[in-house]
Amino acid sequence: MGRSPCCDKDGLKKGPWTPEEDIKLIQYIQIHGAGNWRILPKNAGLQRCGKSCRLRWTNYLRPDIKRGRFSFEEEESIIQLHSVLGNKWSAIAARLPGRTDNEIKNYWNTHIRKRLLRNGIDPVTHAPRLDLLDLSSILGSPQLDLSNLLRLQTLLNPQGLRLALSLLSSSNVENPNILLHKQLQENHLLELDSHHNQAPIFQPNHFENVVGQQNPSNPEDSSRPNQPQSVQNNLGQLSTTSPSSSGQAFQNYCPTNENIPIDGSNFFYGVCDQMKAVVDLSENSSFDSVLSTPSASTFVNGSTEDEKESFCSNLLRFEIPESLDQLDYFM
DNA sequence: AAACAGTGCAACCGCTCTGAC
DNA sequence: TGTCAGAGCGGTTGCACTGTT
Repeated sequence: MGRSPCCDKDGLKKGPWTPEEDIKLIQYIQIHGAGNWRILPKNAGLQRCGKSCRLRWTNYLRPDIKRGRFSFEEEESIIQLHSVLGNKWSAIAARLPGRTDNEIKNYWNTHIRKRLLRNGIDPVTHAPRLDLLDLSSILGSPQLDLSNLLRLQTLLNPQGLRLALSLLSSSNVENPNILLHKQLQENHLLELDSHHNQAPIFQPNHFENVVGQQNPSNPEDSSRPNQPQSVQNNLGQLSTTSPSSSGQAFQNYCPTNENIPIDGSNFFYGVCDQMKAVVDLSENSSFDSVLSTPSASTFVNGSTEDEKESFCSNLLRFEIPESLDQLDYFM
């Protein structure tokens, strides 16, 4: 074993590639094909190590590489694939024609990861985490209303919810939502306080564990730390899992089991895309219903970057299409 | 206009895996 | 069975570009 010494030699050029070097590499590969990277630079007349040539070819010069912005569909695919595969960028890239693992990795780290964090979703586990949430952006949102916060209560730990309410009450005294603050305090938080130690606290792997309970004996579950392994291991099962069993899993996870009011404008804050993946897989639903929404139409038909950002952020809140009888899944 | 900070991405580093011998 | 080189992978760095003060 041991490291390959191919890049240790002196005299080999490093850094950005010039157009002349690109042409040499392309012409050589067009004639001789890719491979045998150690002798390739010498034969092609390049002062580069083979590894550098291989990376330049696979990440940039390959003719089947798609350049430019990631489409909405590609981005959603990346998020869903990452929730299953974790940081297996090459595996994700294999499912996105024309995109390289390096490109996907960069896009994840610079765009998607930050967006998930802003929406309070742990980018590693894809689970909701209030401690990651950008509360200031949410508290300033017109979508913040009583029903949303009541739903938050079912998912998040009570200390975090209190923090949100505290920020809310101090941010705008005139805000009509102050009423919900009082209502929540009277109806829920006091109760949570008295049962503080027993209150369900959302941890990143709770939902995964619930799903994973369908197959508790999978030996691979211990092989991928920090990854949503249970979801991965049960993907095959989920494809044949009835909606009711998925709903049962969520019911088990969501112990308050209130009659959550759901209407077309409501968002299920904090629900990770793993759940959407579960719904998709169990019911064979698609993004068509999502794309049919007005905001999606705006996105698809052309919009500003801010609008796209806003739309994607909303998606990450797991908007439940009206056409779905979600109560069948979650109640 | 200049300095500084933030962002995005190409390229590199260092490690592991795999197959030939 | 052990060793080695080639190849691949994920993480990190460096730098150009852009926005802000």
